[in-house]
Amino acid sequence: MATLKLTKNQGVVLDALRESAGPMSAYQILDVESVREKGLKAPLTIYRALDKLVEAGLVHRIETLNAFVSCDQDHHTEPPAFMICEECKHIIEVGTRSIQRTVLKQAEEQGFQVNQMHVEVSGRCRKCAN
Amino acid sequence: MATLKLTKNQGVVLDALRESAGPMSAYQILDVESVREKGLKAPLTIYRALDKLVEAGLVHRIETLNAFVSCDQDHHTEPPAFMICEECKHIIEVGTRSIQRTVLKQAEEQGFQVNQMHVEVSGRCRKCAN
DNA sequence: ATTTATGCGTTATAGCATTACGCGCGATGT
DNA sequence: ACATCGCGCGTAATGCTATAACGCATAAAT
Repeated sequence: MATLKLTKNQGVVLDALRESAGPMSAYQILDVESVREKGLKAPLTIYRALDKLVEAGLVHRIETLNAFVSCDQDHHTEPPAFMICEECKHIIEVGTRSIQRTVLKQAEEQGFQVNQMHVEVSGRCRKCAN
Repeated sequence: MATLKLTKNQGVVLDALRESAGPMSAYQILDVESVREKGLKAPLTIYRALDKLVEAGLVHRIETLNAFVSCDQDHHTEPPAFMICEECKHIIEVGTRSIQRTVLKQAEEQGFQVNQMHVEVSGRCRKCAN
């Protein structure tokens, strides 16, 4: 388990993401008042913090949106999958135990060594489905 | 079933992708000689063609690479999943019947209406694993 | 033949991400 | 304590990915 000691910048970025209802791009984070107030003003600063946070599993990158969300839960055992509401942009994080099993089997058939898995589902959340 | 009549630009872009060993970004397609020769010279021209090709299922977008591949097979029944070799960039397209079942069940539990599903796995292909 | 929809070209711009360089701080080893 | 090594940081510039806005042309529908 890696150390959880965050630097100031990493903390600022993580807080911004936690206070946000939905996913944010690096540039959106950069525009957050509390972030600018703390002196972060270049994209690279944000990306560097995000890199570490993602590596630590505290933040996830949503590939289909080129954006980031703070992690919802304690799934240190399995990678998450995301359900992304096209309307309100809310993201539900769910487990992948069973998906993972299937994927690993298919990979084995192909002689493919799995490193990382990304599962993203888009559609409408319960509230917006009406 | 949508009509399969492609315009000239769409054909040019599709051919470029089919002749490529791996995925290509829109700008890489734009740099292909046979593409430029045929007069395509603006990014938007490429993106417009790609949009239609993706819609028709002849091309897939790889979200984790911001790139595109031509479709390998006839899976008009289920969306594909992709195994992406980090080394040689080769992409293996596989079915998702069983993954889909799982995802739909999880979605239902959340009251989430699924529209689209993206599954991408990165790692090493058989050849590069050695 | 007229209407309607779709694709196209051109230009400009927006949005996302990285490269390059040098400084400074904290941890480590001696 | 001191050297040094690794890492995070700041700054500036740049590169890559994608879309907006306009008007014209051609194809399809009635």
